[in-house]
Amino acid sequence: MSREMLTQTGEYALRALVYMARKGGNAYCGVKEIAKETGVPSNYLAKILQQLARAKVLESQKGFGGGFKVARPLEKVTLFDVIDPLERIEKFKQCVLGQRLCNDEVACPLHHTWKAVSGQYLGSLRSTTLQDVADFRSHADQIEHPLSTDEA
Amino acid sequence: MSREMLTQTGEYALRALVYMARKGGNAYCGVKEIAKETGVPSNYLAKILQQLARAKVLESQKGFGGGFKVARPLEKVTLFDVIDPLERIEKFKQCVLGQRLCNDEVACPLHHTWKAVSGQYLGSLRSTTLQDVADFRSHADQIEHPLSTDEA
DNA sequence: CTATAATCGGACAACAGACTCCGATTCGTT
DNA sequence: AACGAATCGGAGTCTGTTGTCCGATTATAG
Repeated sequence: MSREMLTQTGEYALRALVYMARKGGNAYCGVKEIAKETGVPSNYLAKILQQLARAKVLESQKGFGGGFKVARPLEKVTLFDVIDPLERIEKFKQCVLGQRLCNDEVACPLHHTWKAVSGQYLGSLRSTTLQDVADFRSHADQIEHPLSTDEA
Repeated sequence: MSREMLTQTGEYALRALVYMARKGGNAYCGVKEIAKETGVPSNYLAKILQQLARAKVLESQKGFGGGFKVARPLEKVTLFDVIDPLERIEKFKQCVLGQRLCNDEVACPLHHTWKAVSGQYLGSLRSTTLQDVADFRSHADQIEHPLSTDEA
């Protein structure tokens, strides 16, 4: 029951999809190529992408010139959509201290803190799309994303 | 390299320390008792508490009437202090997408989002003390902790 | 039709985290 | 001094995640 923000599998999925999104995404993209560019073990990546294809996030095409591509327009696919089929996100709803009764009315000592943290996390995942990621440019041209970036 | 907010081990540690804090914390407290009250496997809990004793968060006393107690005043021990010896918190500083270069100047597409989330998490851990937890009362008497608790 | 490029998917190996067992050690009580 | 209560700590088991291997399947090109 460990509360993972991101398993290895989820991280690999993000790396791959971010790569695909930034590449454009109209043509099918081979597993070998993605694996090479992202540093993810290629056989394992294949498994992950297959899962995402089953979850309708990707489309796959066998044979020559085949591979994977994003099934929907990039602005319609959030990071949550990518990670959700691969991990058990419900974990975040469970009480951190294992109390059977823990909600907004009857709360454990950490309920509110925990809810705020996981809420921000899940909120970010749900509000960030692959299009956002594809549009991103590294250096400080961040005119459209003036995030607070407060210190840890 | 999975980014865990809280491993099972960390959760057990929190449960145990919260129990001890809320109990008062002047006398030594036996592993069996804590295990029974928190539902943590007692042999495993012993291991965890030993680690925390080595990290000077707890003090242990062998023999009759022995057990564990918090080494410092409750308001001087944060949740971060409890979890830090048990998990690799540095994971949160690494780039989510595995880029070797990823900082405030040259960032990956998720750097700012990730930094905000992990910052809030670590900030909560560092600013919440065992005393806060001990003072907590379940129902809505939250005069001193009017957290926003925005929705996920 | 055949060769080739690619995913599909099952079986298995390696590893780490979670958990158990048990003997050694230490301390208080009698 | 001897007994019993309790932690200490090493070694081993179990299980799920990660990662590998390889044959089957499907599609395209020539």
